[in-house]
Amino acid sequence: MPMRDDSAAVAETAAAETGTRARTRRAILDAAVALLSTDQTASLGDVAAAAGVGRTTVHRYFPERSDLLAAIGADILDKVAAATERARLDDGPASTALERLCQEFFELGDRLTLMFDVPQFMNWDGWEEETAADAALLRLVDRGRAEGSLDPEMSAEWVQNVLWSLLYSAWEHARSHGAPKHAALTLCLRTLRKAVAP
Amino acid sequence: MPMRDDSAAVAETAAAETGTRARTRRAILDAAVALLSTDQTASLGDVAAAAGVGRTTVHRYFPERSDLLAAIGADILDKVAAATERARLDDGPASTALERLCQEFFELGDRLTLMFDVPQFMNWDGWEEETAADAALLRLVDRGRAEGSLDPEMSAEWVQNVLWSLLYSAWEHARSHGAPKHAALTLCLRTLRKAVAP
DNA sequence: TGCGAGTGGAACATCGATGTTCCATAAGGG
DNA sequence: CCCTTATGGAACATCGATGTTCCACTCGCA
Repeated sequence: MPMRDDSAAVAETAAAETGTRARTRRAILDAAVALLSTDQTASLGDVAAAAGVGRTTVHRYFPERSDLLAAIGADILDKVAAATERARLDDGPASTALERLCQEFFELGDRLTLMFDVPQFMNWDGWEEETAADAALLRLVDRGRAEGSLDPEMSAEWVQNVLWSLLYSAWEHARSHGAPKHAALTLCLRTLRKAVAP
Repeated sequence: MPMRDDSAAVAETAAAETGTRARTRRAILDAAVALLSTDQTASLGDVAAAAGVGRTTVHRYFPERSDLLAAIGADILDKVAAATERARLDDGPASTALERLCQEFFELGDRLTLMFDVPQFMNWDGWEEETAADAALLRLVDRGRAEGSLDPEMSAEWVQNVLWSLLYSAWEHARSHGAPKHAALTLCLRTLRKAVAP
């Protein structure tokens, strides 16, 4: 007899759920990210197995597949927001701040490639609405163009696209060419720096 | 109605199909590319409808879904090879040749995004084996690094990754931001040029 | 330690995609 | 013009993923 997670609904965003529930939820979420980033067609049964829980339990937390994907999406948005804050986009030259952001985003790891690889995410509703993180990045680029530390020919949207693409490339480079992650990040940063320089 | 396609198709299977068969086959292939590039989960029924043929006919040409995907993959490889030849990678400065290649690849259009978006293709066997086009690109980059027209810090594989990523970004930029294709290409070329410059 | 929340697994119903067969019909080339 | 070839559509079988229900079990917390 499920308590109809009113508590969970409330706690969903910030508050801490019951220790057990929160832990299970995270386990499923993390396993799903790890698994889906290597095999986008993985079934819920696979996710359950990877998370070390029963398929029934997965359905208990995420009634439908779309619920799971939405939760992953929300989780990613959270982490993107956190990374953006850590990058302190308003401090120092815009070009330097952009590199800090790139480094922070790089740490998102699997979640990064997931956004590109899983069809569901490319067309997701969640990206539509301009997030605070998006706005901050666009502001940063505009500032950089005004300052003269970023290429004035490139729109903020284009810089954003390039940033994400290079991050994807870096992870792909590490994954398929077996390059160490730090080397991939270095290449990524170097390429980005030159690409957006005036 | 490019002559090139017919000769390529002939060369492909070494068996000249009748005009009707070849035309139907191309219709299915092209419709599949166009459809799958916008909806990776499209069913064979959808593909058939988009191609203006019956579902039965699709199965007649491609018994299994995987056969269709393999055919698309082979078709893409053909077009990549053709584009690479047209770019004359051995002529002139390496950086210029790379830009020519970028322009040629840009013309691949939907097929470009398909390779990234459709899971099946990212892990496909077909990419594994080093194609002549791959080899030519790698040679080009090495030449450029030796000449001093390309960044010596960047491996040929990385440049290749960046090239494809920027192309994907350009198409995505055109698609979602409604930018005209020529503008997207210009941005792409500018970004690539700066990124790989020494 | 005992109660209840949380869990696992089996069994079942459903659904859409896939693949196959068959036949009537349209199309196209000789 | 006729006959081969190609096609469309209906009907059917199959399969895997999904979602649901039920019950026994266990683990954590009071």
